[in-house]
Order: sequence, then structure tokens, then C-alpha cells
Amino acid sequence: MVTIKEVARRARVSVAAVSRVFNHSPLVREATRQRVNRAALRLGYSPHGAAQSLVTNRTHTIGVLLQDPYGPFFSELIRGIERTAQARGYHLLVSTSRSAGETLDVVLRSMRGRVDGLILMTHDNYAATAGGTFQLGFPVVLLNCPPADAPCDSLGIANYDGTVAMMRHLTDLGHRRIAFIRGSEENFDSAERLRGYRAAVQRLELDQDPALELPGDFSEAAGHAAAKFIVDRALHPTAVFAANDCMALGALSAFRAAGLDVPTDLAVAGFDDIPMARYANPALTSVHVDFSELGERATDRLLGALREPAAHTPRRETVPTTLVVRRSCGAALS
Amino acid sequence: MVTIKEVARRARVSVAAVSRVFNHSPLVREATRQRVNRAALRLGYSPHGAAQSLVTNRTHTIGVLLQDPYGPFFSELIRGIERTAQARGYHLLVSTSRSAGETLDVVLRSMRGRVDGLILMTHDNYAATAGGTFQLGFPVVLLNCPPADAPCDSLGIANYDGTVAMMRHLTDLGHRRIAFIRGSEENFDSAERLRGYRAAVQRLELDQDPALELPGDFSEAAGHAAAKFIVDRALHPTAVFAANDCMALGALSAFRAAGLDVPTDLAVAGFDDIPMARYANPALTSVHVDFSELGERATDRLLGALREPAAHTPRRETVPTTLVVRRSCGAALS
DNA sequence: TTGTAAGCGTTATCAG
DNA sequence: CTGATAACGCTTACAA
Repeated sequence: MVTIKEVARRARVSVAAVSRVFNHSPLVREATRQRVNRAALRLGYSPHGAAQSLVTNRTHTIGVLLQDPYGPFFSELIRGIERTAQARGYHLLVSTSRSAGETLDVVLRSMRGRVDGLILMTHDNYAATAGGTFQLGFPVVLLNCPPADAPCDSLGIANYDGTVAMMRHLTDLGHRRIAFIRGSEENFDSAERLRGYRAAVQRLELDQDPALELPGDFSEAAGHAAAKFIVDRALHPTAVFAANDCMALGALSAFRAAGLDVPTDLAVAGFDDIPMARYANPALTSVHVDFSELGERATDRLLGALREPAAHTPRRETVPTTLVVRRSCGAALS
Repeated sequence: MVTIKEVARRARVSVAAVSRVFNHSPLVREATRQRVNRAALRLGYSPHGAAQSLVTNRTHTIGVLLQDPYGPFFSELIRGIERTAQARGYHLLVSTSRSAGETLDVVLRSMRGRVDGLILMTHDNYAATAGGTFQLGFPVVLLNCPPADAPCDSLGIANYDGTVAMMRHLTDLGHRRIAFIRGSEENFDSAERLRGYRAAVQRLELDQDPALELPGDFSEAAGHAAAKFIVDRALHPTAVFAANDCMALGALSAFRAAGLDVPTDLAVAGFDDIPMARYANPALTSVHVDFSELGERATDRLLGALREPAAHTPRRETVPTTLVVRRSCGAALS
């Protein structure tokens, strides 16, 4: 590969001059600049990233470490992150913690000298993370994690508010007996949604049958099973609220199989508003989450921390959700 | 950050020894190894990636440059790539060409010194790519591009075969008048699918009305519009085959709006078998594409080229597709 | 088995 | 404005 030296020789200047031209330094005569640019172009030169990183101590890369590159969120999230990062001249190093046999810590260490900062979304063994992460030498933004004690930026979804909003909506439609299909145990989003459900049941004085809280794990199968359980045990809720859309979709198909009509016999609602929700039959009422915005804001915070580490004060932000009413809840649609 | 020097000092050895330990060189006494490891652990040392890259000229990172991080494919593709790459100790640098105002060439150059190789999926201005790319100094694997004249690895989907298989299936069901909703103009997958449709019409001696080829752009709206057109102009196909599932879904909703029943009045089929296809009403018959496998194989080829550049001979591979029969085409389901 | 030292390609500090 | 030159953190001959 062609190096700065060769360009310098070709342009009959010093390497310093070439460096200045490529870094848009004003301390370069126009004639020199042109000579360098011509030489660089002819030689097809472009600076060696690793060499730059070594001396400047900045990689212009941000790391994204996710649980698993799965589902509709992933692409939206990355989309938001990538868009923001690229606009500011940053690259993206994407990794997953799940697929590696390695511990989170190992993956994190392997990023040293490769990234300027990190966006981290991981559910489990968060404690370990909180312990180890912040000594990494670069700023970290946590996604969808419980608020950390450590002084660290963190972003989350308005799970609690979104859930309460949906519960209120269902209640407004006259439902007093609302079943809830829970998400995965360890998941923080899941916990928050459950908390919202319980708070709403309490506050709105709904039926408090503990049997109405069904276990689940965010999978379609779990939703199907929960719905089947509801039918088999004759729990007779008038509405079923699943902690995510996948489970709601699974429930929908189970109810259909059981000969129940949604929304006539039963209202169904989900959470996330995945693209599929709109196409379900009946179309699924859900709580819309803007993952792309989550990604954008996470990147904004991280780049902010990078730009002025001194002025940056870590904080927790929450991305709001919006209620999306469709046919599955039986509301009159305008 | 703690450097190799400090570890060396702490362990009372030379930096070379530390380096050897971290590179698992056998030329280290066990006692020394332990001393170094202890020191490194205590200091929380991990090697600086950029520094390693600079001297070894290998980044252990592969670049992935895509058009747009959109849709269901993206996550599957990345999933496949990431899984394979991580298993072999490689990182992933993800970029998109669409969002940048910069030209493809600029994005590519910016990757020098940051990646060992590149997986490139880009539809348009491919010619420019073919011209510029291969002088980049690192191996490239092309995804879903027309076969290149340049000696370059390339992988594609069996678009042609998949389309023909679907056409054969529809024909077996008795359809002789099959409309086709085309994909985007510039897209290679799109072109191949169209080629397959035409070949099938010819070979199976189906109705050849040119009006049966409807324009589209892979969007749901386009599918909707095409279906509406079919109804309005009374083209009366007995089956409609969309070049992707999104358009098929759009068509489905347009037909429903027009009071037509699928599959009774009309069969509908799509391509890609996105997750949503299964949930459509009626569930959509489609051609399944395994994007995760595409990603895996692309990564395999790239890492192969990286491992032994000499022994590596570029070639074109095609990932097969499979027909997925569901309700929308009216076939009897077992 | 270990240490010394020469790079790797840049940037940045100083003199000119 | 420009040019030497010393880092940056690491690997790798080459010597010991």
C-alpha cells in the first residue's frame, strides 16, 4: 500500500506537509496543497487508519455491543446509530455478546484501541458489567438497562408509561379484567412493563386475579401457550395484553384456533409495534417504540461525551412511546 | 491507559516477553508467563488494537458495506456474518453507502487500515465499484451483484431458479395467466427474478400478455398500486406473483379492499419469505431466502481469502432458495 | 529463554 | 508556511 512517505516524495514535500493537507490544516500554501492532492490522487493514497489512531489516540469508531442481532429492533437500532455516527464521521464496530463463548469482559477488552466509545445493550449479568465496564478507558452508553449507580449514560424506553397508557386505553374501552403475558425474567424492559401493568391494575382498580399474570419469554410460542392456557382454564379476561408483539401474535393465532374472535370475544394488545403488527389479522393494537430514535440519541450522547469529556455529565434518558390503536382491541377506528 | 511497558516493568521482564505471552508464543518459561499474566491482570492491561494493527498489518476486522440497514434481511445477514466472523476472532465494521453523501469510493477508502477485507452489497453504480474496488489492497466479496468480470468473489441468491420454481408451482396448480409485479429497476435480484418469470412464461407456455408485467419497486405501496391496477383494468390473472413479499403483502390488502378473496378468487405469491409472510392473512406462499446463510458463506469466503491469499481462487457462489407453500396460493396444505 | 532495538504510518512539536 | 524528528504501543528479527 502507498504511504504518506511516497506521496511526500512524489509531491516533493515533507511528510508533514502531506499530513497537513489531509488534515485540512490552514498552514499550507495553495500551491503545495494542490501538488500534494495531485500526487495523492495519482498514487491512490489514503491514510492508514491504525497509524492515525495510534498517534491521535482516537479511532473515530464507536462500538456497539448487543445481546443478539435479532429481530426487527436490531435493524432499526443500528439504522439510527449508523446514521448519526456516519453523519459525524464515525465508523461502527458491531459485536454481539451472546454468540461468543467469551465473557462480556473479554469482548469489551478486545475493543480497546479499536473504539472511542461504546453503546452497550445487554440484559443479563449487568452487575458484572457495571463493575467492570467503567474502567475501560472509554465512555459507555447503556441501553435498556436498569439505571446504574455508576456515573454512566443510560437510555431506556418508556416501558412503564407505555404500559400504563395501554392499560388506560383498554380500561377506557370498558375492560376491567385484563390478562398480562409477561416477558423474559431477566429482562429489564420486561420487568418495567410488568411493573406498569401492576400499577395500572392497582390504580384503575381492575380485577386483581393473580392468575391473570401469565409467564412468557417474548417468543411467539410463549404467547400461543399463554393464550391456550387462558382458554383452557377459562380465565375469561376481556382483554389480553402481551408484553411484546411477538407474543401477542402468538396469542392471536391461539385464540383463532380456539374459535374465539378478536376483538369481538376478546381484545388483544401488544408492545413494540413491530412492522408485522400492522399486517396481523386483526391488525394489532400496540405501543410503538422508536428504536431508531433510541439509537440516534444513544449515539448523540456518546459523541457528546467524546467531544468534551469535561463538560459531559452522565444522565439517564427515556425515549417515549406512543399508543397505536388498531383493530385487535376493538376500539372504534376513526 | 496501561501499556505493554508498564506490564513489563511490573513483571520485571522486557516488553518482548509480555508480547510473547500475549501472543501465546511457546518461547516463554512458565514462570515468566505467570508473572506477566499476573501483572497484566492486576494492571487491567489489554493490548492496543491500533498498535497491533500497525505493526502486523492485520486488523482482525472485516468491513460490511451495505446499501441501507433496512428490513428483515439486514438483521439476518449481519447475524450470519457476525456469527462466523466472531467464531474466527474477527470484528465487524458496519457501514452503509446510502446514508452518506459521500461516494462509495470515499467510504471504501476510509476503511483502509481498518479492515482486512470487505463484504460489499450494493446495487447501483456497480460499474464504478468494479472499477475502483479491486485496487483497494484488501479482498472483497460481492453480495447480490451481477457476476463481475473482475476476479472477485461474489455470492448471490438463486433468484432465477427460485422464481422458476414458484412459477412451476403455480402452473401445477392450474394457473396459466400469472401476473408479475416487478422489483426496482436497478436491482440485480429484481432483474434475475424478472428473467425467471419471463423464462417460465415462455417455457411453460403461459399467457403472454405484456400487461401482466407490472412495475414495482419492492415497496408495499407499489404492490398495493399494482394490485389495484390489476383490478381496475380487469386484467384477470388467476395468480399474482410479486418480486418480493412486501409487494405481495401490499397486493393482498388491495385485493381485500377490492372485495376479492385470496386464494379463492386469485392466488398470490411473494419472494424472500420474510417473517411476516407467515402471519399474513392468508399466510403468504413465498420463496424462502436464507440471508443468514448468505452472510455465513460470504464471511467464509472472505476469511479464506485472508488466510491464504495465494491458494484462494475467486469464484461465484449461489445460495439456493426453497419454495414455501402457504394458504395464499390456494394449494392444498398437508 | 530473554532482552534490545528497529520499525509500522501517522501526527505534532519545534525550529527554521 | 515548511521540514526534521520524536513519539504513539506494539511485534519481531537479531543478539545474548
